[in-house]
Amino acid sequence: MARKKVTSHDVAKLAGVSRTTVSLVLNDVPHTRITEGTRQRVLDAAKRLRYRPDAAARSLATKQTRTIALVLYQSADRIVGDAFLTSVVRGLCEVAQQRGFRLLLHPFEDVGKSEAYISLVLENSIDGLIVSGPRSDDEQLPKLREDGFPVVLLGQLNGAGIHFVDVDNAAAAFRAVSRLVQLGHRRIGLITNAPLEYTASAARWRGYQEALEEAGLPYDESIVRYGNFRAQSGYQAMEELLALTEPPTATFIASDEVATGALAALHERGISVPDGMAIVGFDDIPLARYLTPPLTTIRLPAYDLGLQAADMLIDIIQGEEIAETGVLLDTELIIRESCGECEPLGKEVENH
Amino acid sequence: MARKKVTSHDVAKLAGVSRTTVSLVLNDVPHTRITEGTRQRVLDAAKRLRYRPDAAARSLATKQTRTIALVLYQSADRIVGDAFLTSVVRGLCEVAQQRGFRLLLHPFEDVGKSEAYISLVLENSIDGLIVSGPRSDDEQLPKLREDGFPVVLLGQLNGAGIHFVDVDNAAAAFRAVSRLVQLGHRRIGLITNAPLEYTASAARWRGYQEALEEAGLPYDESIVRYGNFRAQSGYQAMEELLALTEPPTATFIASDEVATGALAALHERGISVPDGMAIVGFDDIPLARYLTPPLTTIRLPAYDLGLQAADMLIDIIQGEEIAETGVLLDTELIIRESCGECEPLGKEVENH
DNA sequence: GCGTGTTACTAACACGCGTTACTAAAACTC
DNA sequence: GAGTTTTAGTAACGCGTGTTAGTAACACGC
Repeated sequence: MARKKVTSHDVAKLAGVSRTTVSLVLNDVPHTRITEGTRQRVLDAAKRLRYRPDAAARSLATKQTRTIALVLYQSADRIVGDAFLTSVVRGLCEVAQQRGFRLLLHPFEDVGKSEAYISLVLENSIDGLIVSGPRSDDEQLPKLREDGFPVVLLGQLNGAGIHFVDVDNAAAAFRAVSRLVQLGHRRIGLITNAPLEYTASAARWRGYQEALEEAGLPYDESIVRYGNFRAQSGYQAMEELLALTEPPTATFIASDEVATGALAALHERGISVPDGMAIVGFDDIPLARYLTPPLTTIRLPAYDLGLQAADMLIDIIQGEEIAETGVLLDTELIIRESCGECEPLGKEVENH
Repeated sequence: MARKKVTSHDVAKLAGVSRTTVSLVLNDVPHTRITEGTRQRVLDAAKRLRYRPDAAARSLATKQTRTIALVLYQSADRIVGDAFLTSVVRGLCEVAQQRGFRLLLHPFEDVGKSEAYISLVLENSIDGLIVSGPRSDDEQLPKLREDGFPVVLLGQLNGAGIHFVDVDNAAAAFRAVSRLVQLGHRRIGLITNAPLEYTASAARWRGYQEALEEAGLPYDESIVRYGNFRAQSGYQAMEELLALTEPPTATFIASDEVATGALAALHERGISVPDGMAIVGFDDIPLARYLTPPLTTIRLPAYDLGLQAADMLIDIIQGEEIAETGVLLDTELIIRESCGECEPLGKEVENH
């Protein structure tokens, strides 16, 4: 580095005041009367020297890092597969930057290595934590909660009493399946987005059951399959359903990515969608509209999810009282051709 | 927080030594002989108290943060659209964690606001910087280079002499287009992934031209269109090409996402792929294999890209000499049905 | 017994900031 | 004009580390 580090001492010297005054002026400390003249002198000097307070020194003195971490508590597969996650991250960043916070990214794959993100807390590297895809077998999380460390979940964990932001997965699935019921289907299959250990996956499964129940349809285990985030799993699951002696006439697939694989299997067998098999997906990934046929699906407020999570976390950090411990965001059923009774492609407004 | 912060002072007291000794032992300082007995006493005490050195204090003393930042120098659209980016990030995280570094995420949309990431440097929040999608009109980057601040580009910037890791976009595009030539096409269109201001986009465009030249085919501006990362732009571009009196018989589309939009336009007009129009994409997004028809495309070593970038950056930070200022990683042409002469879908091995 | 190393540690300072307690000067009160 | 309050600013400490300079204690050679 050619340029030496500029310290508040340099600013003080240039402005002809003490270092204390510099700090008071630059931090806008209330209940401190300082002449407009010296105030300006300090500001000018700071600007001229391009002074920026050293982050480490400031953290050490204030006990605040102005940094939050996003912990991705999930497998590598999921990180790749989830296009939706990038939108969430965008939302997080937006809020974080706006409120003057940094965002640290900490994915980890090994479930046993939850120690890893704890070190962020123990070393005082962060002020708060957002945990995406929490597992119920994580023992560190409740401890953090006890210690009063600010944590917000993206997703839910039953009974832990930790703040969270989530989507109403069950309600969304309910709506998707009900749509198929309305269209006259009586035998509706299910391919989940992931194993049921993932709470979101279980919730969508529950919504599927509830919709069947409300319609007076039986829950039939034989037309239920379990995906694992990836298209490949949808391809295989659909092949299995098609091999049944009595395949469903419609399938709710709780992930667009997985649904894409299923569509490929259907095309291969020459089965038309929606006539031979109606499909409703989940997530509304950007490509959903451009698949063949365009996919009816549930649109998630991914960006808002990130926005609210970051907002809530920073509120907690700054000691503001939070009204509700959790927030459930609404979803939207986007109707396209894959379930029948669609609107033509051209009409849909482009936005995301 | 229920638990009070544990400091090295506490450890020293419990072990019955001075704070200095604690520091020497825990940091494994060489040329310092310390009795095995006291060494163990210190280690035990540290473990028993769950001592972790405070990150801020350590940074202040050592002038090192053990943190690197990923700056995403690109529009919001791109962040959403680029599934490929999540793989890169995975690679980055992998290396960073392994070598004991943190990863800070800093996307920004406004090109004018390059000041934003500079503050990370001025505040000494990071030891190094990875810049994805650099723009030639960024004036801050050369300054950093002059100051000797560690920077690695994901992508290239001509003449700046900054370390970089990239893919050989031109060569990849060349290979893709040559394939179409081999298949007998004489009129091959181009839809770019993005405007030509993006260096990667320009390189792919150049590869397209070179392949035509080598084949003795003319470059015809009228069958070239410019995408903008999104599927929508591909949809529209393909519509325009199809409206020509003499449309191409094949099109190289420099982004799978954009290609997906183009495929939708083709389906709508009932044009079969590859018979009515052959398509080669770029990126090999996870869904490429499951589109209709499965997409012939260029596979990028996204994960490796992130891996190498992080590795190179940390090498630089730690003062190791770097042999080459830049690394170009190889790509792979993945042949599927969308260009003709495919292998059947089932055979392809699943991996990513 | 005196100088010279060597061993095994420690006292004290620096890093750059925020902040509390204090002061000298000016302004008011009566 | 002596006492009291207000104003405008500063000296000095603490945050928790890493690190340099230094020091007792002891062994050794002659």
